[in-house]
Amino acid sequence: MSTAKRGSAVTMHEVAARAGVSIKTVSNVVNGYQYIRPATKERVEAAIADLGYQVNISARNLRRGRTGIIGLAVPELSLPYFAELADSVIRAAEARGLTVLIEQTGSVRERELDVLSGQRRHLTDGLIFSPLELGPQDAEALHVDFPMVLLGERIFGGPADHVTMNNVEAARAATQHLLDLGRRRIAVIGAHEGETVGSAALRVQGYRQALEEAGLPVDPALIGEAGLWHRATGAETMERLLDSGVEIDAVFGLNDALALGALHALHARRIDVPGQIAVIGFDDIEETAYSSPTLTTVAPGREQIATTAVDLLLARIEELEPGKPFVQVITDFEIIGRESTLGERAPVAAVPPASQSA
Amino acid sequence: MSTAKRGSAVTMHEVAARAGVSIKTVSNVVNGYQYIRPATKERVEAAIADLGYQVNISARNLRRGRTGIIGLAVPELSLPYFAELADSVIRAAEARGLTVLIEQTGSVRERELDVLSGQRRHLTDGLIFSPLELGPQDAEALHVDFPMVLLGERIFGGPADHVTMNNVEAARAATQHLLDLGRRRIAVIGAHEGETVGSAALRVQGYRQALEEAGLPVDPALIGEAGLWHRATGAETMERLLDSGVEIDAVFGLNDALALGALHALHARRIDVPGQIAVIGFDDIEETAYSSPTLTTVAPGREQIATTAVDLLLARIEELEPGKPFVQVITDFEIIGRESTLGERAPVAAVPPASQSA
DNA sequence: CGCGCCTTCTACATCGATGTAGAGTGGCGC
DNA sequence: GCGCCACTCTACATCGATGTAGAAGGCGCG
Repeated sequence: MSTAKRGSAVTMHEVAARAGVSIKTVSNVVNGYQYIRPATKERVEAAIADLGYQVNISARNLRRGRTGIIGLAVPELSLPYFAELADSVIRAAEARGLTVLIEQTGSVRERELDVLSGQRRHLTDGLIFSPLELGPQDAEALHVDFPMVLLGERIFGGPADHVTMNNVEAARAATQHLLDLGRRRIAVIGAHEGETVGSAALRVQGYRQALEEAGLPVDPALIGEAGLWHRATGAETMERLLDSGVEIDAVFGLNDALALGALHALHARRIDVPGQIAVIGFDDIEETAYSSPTLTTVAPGREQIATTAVDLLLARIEELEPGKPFVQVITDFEIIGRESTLGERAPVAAVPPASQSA
Repeated sequence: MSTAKRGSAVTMHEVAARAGVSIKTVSNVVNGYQYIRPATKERVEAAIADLGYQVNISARNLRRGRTGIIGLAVPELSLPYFAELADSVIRAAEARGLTVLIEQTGSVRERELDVLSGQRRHLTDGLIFSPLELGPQDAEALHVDFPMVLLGERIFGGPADHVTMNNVEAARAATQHLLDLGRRRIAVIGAHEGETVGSAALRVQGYRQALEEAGLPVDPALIGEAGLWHRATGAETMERLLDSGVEIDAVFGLNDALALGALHALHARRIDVPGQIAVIGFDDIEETAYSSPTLTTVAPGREQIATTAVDLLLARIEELEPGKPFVQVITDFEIIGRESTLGERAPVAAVPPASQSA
């Protein structure tokens, strides 16, 4: 280590010249080729250290036809669920020697389509894509010629590997949790009227199933529409439901942001949670363990989703099994009971899940 | 559009063959070179569309020596502040034709150093780096030979452009806000004992200044240490302070996560906010507008930080002014008053109380 | 008419690495 | 002594684009 830090310059040629070998030998050393005399290897390594040489990734990419980068397309990082998902994907990718390039679609249909055809695909070896707007009608556009793994529940049987959770079942369990606590007038926040695909539709379906199994009617007045699943819309929808005068003793927010928004609206009106109204969310973002009250929610197995997606993508990239039919992986979920449904007796988390830092 | 979607194959050679021109002419068309006969241009463009040709970025990168990618190194995306910052940086970069590659350092010193020397630097044209562990003693390592912009307040006068806010002043204003409300026993959460650089030190310094200007003593018992600025540590520190029996009528969380954790702990103990204790945070993450109560905080001008950083980096990359001395940009801040200090009269994103059911 | 200039396009070298083919050495079995 | 294999290394072509130099044709100007 001495002449290092020269920036652009140093190439294999210079290393080769200094070590007195051919450039291919340098390449072989760098890539751990087996048949190299120890003495030669040492000389090359010394030259590399001396010159501060680093492989030029662009050149390697060109030659190898791979970049070692995978794309991750999500709506927005400012939505905690996607930020936490991105965190997990980055960790999983890193563990496998991959780098992640994030693209934000802003839940805009056109931008979601761009992702599928964009320039960027040449920068990456594959894509993990979580669409919010595209649906089965876009099957054609999804028929891309590069490795892709889809996340979420908007597209089933599509032309790609797919990782998702059992939304219907999870929503049923969430609703059942409220029913088990004796709640009977359970409102939903975040429904998308008329939609038949996507998280909203599936979760509402699970909600209906639970009610029906319990022999309870499904009251349309309890189903609150909310296009965007943000805190703000959750609060607005909660208020609309309250203003409507309909009787409510529990709320199922179809994601945590909506539920937290609802919590906010309830707090503003001095309505006791869970005394008067119990609230459950969906996603288990870190914030739910720290809201007041803490929020009961459905944990979708974020880590599992991330590692599974990266593994599937990597398998496609490496074509371990060419022509392997597309698979669909359903991940596990779990109900995390907290104060917003169980009251003060709920175990209040003192420490956040996962996320290890020193 | 017809034969498209072939994946790997199509190169300029094929386009050139189809259009009956040289490959350089195709390149010229793609790059908007001026002197091309309209008829030729059309033929080439038709061929490009026909074959679904897309430039191979790796090849272009190799030739041009630039990748169009900038790195963004942050501690963790699961920390809302950094997720929102990443969101802003991605948007700003996109507007300038750049792509962002995110690297998580997990606030681990070694990983922060890796970022400065790692392989990845060859993938990117420059780096926006927000260190949490490195400090002035690492000036040597920061002396990198690629364009870099530093964020945050750990390093001043370092060998790079630097974007930061006026932490001392902002913390002074936050403390003043509490003083203006008549609070006199203001606790701090998130101090780092013994540190003289970094957000913690600077914000505590601002806190001290405000107290001193008001002629109040600085009581060490009110200064709560918290290494990690997470919700969990905020809650723990709050509890420790409460248990200590020291008199407290306000809390200054050195970031929002700490303040939200404190809010959580106060709620658990049924302590009224702001009735008994007022709370102010720092960062203005989205969550603060929806917590219960909503959290007063200091908005650091995230968008401004992001766009400034990207602009500075781009200027370095393009070497518009070679040898230009490193600049330091101080961004604006603003106190956002909400319920946690102002009480119910604070403008809440809600609606006046109305009829309530069951 | 000759010269230079503008326009349009092409041929070729080049960016920095890796794959392929093969040269050269030495050891081993028969 | 011959053939074969294992080891070690090299020369060269190649990935797909872009920069350079210059050719070819047409036009204006003195």
